[in-house]
Amino acid sequence: MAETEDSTRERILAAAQDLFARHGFDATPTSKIATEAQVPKGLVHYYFNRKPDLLTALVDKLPSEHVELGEVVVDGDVCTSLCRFVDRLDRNLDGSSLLSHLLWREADTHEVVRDALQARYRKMVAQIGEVITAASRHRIAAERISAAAALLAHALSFRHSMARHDGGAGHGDGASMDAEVRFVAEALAS
Amino acid sequence: MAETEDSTRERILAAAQDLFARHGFDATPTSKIATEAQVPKGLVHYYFNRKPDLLTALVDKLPSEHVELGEVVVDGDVCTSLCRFVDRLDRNLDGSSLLSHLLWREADTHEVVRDALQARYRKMVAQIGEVITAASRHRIAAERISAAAALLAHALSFRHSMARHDGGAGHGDGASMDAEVRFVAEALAS
Amino acid sequence: MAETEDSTRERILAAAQDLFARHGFDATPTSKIATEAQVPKGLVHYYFNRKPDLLTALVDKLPSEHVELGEVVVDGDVCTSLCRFVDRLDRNLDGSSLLSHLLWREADTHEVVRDALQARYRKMVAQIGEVITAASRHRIAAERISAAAALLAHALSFRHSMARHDGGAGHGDGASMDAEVRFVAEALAS
Amino acid sequence: MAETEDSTRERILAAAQDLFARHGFDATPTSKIATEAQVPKGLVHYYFNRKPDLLTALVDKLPSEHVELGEVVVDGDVCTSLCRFVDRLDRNLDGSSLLSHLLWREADTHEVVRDALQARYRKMVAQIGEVITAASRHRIAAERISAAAALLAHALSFRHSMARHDGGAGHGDGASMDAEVRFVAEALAS
DNA sequence: AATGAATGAGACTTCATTCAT
DNA sequence: AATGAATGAAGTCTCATTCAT
Repeated sequence: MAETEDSTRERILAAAQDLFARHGFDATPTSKIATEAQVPKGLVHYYFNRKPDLLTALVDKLPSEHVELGEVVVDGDVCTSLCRFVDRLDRNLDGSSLLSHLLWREADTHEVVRDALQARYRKMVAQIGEVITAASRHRIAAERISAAAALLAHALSFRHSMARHDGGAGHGDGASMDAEVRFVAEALAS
Repeated sequence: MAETEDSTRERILAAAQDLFARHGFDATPTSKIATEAQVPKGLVHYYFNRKPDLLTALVDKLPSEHVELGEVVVDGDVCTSLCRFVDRLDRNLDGSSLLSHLLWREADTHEVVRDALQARYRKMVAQIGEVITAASRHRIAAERISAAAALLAHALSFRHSMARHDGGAGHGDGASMDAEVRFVAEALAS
Repeated sequence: MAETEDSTRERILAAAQDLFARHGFDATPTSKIATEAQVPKGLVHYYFNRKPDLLTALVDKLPSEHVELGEVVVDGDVCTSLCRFVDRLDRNLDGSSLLSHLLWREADTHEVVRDALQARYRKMVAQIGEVITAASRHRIAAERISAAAALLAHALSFRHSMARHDGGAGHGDGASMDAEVRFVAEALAS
Repeated sequence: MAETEDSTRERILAAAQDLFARHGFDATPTSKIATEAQVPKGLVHYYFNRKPDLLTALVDKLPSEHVELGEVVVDGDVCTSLCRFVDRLDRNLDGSSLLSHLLWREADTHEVVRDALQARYRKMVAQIGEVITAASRHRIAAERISAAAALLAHALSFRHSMARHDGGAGHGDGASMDAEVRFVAEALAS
């Protein structure tokens, strides 16, 4: 009945992601997921024993947060390097900002999700620090780097975590993010 | 008697806040709220007609986000001014970080909550801008101010929105927040 | 809606007893119990949190297995004493033979039930022994008494445990039970 | 290959018996049977079309209840004859007491099972009567024989039907069964 | 012959909400 | 004003059974 076993499973997962993002995990009945995925109700539980397993599977779908430093670092140009880094992250995240958003929301109540997101966050902070270090020609005080990394990571994560509150919080489309990145970069340069 | 009624209502609200924070809005039955508040089940709906009304009432409990500029601005010292501003905000928020946190989580699915939080966010951005302008002796480009305000507001909001993920992501406690504020202030000064 | 709160609860319990007896515990949906008791489905779980709680409540409905020795013992006449004892037990059990039967069936898988029935069984053996001792004028060897008690208790319990297999196993209506009691009594007399 | 098929079928049946005995027929999913038997799920329904067919097949596995009178009767010694008869029955039943037990439990709701067990019961009563008649040198009143047979059959069946409640009710292990048999035999002798 | 993905009816249970008192 | 019994819609999950391969 399934076109491909994989595609059926994927369709369920996609439906879950969509509905979780729109209405929240708890507010989404598995039956609605089945309907949206156009599969019989039982199949959802055939592939994902319990409802939270859908969340686990969704976590695994998060795109790699890894960015090759070499691809973004421009020697001597912290600003461009950071911009490219942010850009690359965004491209990685691609259409997954909704996914990222819904996961942040469920992080409190689902350990698996929380752990995964915290790991990603830590990696992001570390990578920003590395980009700054690699791009800058003169040494920068460790504490300044970490402050800058924290600021940018906050801004990035918050932006994703608020991805759905469009047009409301002024949380920045790409442009305003650039402005902030530039602000940080210039601060580091001085 | 009026006092008793009030305190009963408060007890229900406090229980709701606690349980919503721990398990989420949807995962918290009104009956549990009644139990935790040690009131009969019917009373919850007597005071708060529908369950979402509890959320609305919780929004109203958010402490004022308004900070008197005069109380924090130190003329000529952007850094100290911002630090005091952040400090004041934190003190306002006091024990309400859990409240703030749980509200962020429900913002997606409850318009009332979303609107309230977005208003607070915008006000925060505006106030940071005002603090910077008021404290700085020389004029700063508008775009730099708004970038700085956005950065700090992001950081602040993200911190609150993650209040529960303590000890995990290494996202700022007071100290690291200070470092970031200082970073921004110095950037503006140069 | 309930005539008396008690009577509603009782009606549910009666329906459960009836259906459990006819189809077994596992094969009886709570919804059917509600239908048979003419109450809404939710009420079953309002009174009995979980389905097995119905079984527990049923165990409590078992009539007292206690028989006053003074009421049945005829000095010097073991046979009559035992007959009256059995008769009294039967009258106690009254219409509850179905109940007793269904409980025996569920004893394996429900500890509460098993414990209650085992206790009743032990008490029955003990009481038979007491009746014999009290009714007999000459001393009887302890081992003969216990063998007699075991035989009768087996027969009694088996009869109840098979109450439903009517007309099939030849497990005795009152008459054949009398014959067996008399057999035992005469054996003891000789 | 035929051998393999057979042993596979047997493994399924053994698993079913084990699980039915432990959890009851209704509480045992066919999938668990497959798991326990280490066969793919589809195979259970391949060999046994419907779930109740497993019960039917289990009934057929009951060991013969037939005992050759010549092998147990000792002329003039009713007691020994009966003891040997009981002993032989027990040996026939061998490891099947669990099977017998679980079948008793399902007898109410499964006609096939009920009929089979009732037939066995009737045969047991008849055989006990035959043993008594054959072993006794003097004639015994028919009613006494049937009372004795009923008592012993009750005791035997009850013992099997309670096979699982070990250590609890103190109902006979082999020893106490012997005491009861002796009691009956002596009663008949007098 | 053998398999396991697929199906959908239906089981148990929870819960917001109502309402008579 | 306050209560808690009552309601029934809806949710999660299980499972016997089918069937294409």
